[in-house]
Amino acid sequence: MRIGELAERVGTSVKTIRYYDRIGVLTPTERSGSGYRLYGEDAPDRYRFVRAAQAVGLRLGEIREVIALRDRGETPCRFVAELIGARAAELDERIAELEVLRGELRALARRAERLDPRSCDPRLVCHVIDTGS
Amino acid sequence: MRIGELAERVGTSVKTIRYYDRIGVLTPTERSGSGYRLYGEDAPDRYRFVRAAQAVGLRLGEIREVIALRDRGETPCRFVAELIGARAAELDERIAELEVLRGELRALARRAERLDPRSCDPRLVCHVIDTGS
DNA sequence: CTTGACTCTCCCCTGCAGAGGAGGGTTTAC
DNA sequence: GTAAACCCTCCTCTGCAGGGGAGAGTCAAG
Repeated sequence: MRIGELAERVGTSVKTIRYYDRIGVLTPTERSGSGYRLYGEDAPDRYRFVRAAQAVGLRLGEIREVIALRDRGETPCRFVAELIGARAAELDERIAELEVLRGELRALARRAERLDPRSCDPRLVCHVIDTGS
Repeated sequence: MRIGELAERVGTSVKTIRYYDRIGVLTPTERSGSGYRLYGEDAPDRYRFVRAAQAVGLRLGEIREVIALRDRGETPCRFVAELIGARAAELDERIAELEVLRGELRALARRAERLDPRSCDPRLVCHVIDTGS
């Protein structure tokens, strides 16, 4: 099938499919004589794999490596497991950071309610945000 | 003081201060005859305000609006409180999303341990990641 | 044989917060 | 008077995942 049909079948844009070809995560099976990208029947599944991998936080560059491994005949499972582990650890860190930030925002919101705008120091921008100085 | 001294006093780069001028969050008090940016004594505090506001998740575009409000003689406290509230709500959503994702990653990691690489379907890329099809 | 839909490559644009460097003018100290 | 340090504007680049459009070639139906 050609690029337009593939895009429509999986519900994405032609631009995206071309982009995936360019970065090597979804290359066409072959090219027609006039240069059109031609995709086999497995292309929708490949596309869905890319999307599913993105959905669990893998980046397209990593997905490309997984697919390259696979195309060299290796089973990328261990590599995928490593990527997922790394992403999970990053996620833990990120969530912890955001929770700290959320705590600070809550404190700030309470402070903003308590403070009287008229008590604002004209030399500072806004007393709600503490500059530490 | 000139830009280099300000940058050194607050511990940042000259590039950053120039950028803050360009986007309007930290404009110099005046310019010298030769075009040099000249900053008053309150510049370090203004800079620290910008950084503190960034630290609680405000974007420079929003900080600019806060400062513009302030420079028009208004007290931006209510506006700041709104921004902080909005940011807190976004944060709650984001954290919830990440926690869902973390749960999925955990499940995936367990699945990857259980699965035998040799059981991989050769037509698919990797059975660890479920494409839903 | 022509029209319209489809496709190609190539290049620029987005958001965010700057970093890096070119090519030139200014100030300060010796 | 000159060398070092400082400053200016302007331009491009970063990461990530594409979007928008120009200009040209291709394919199928009527």
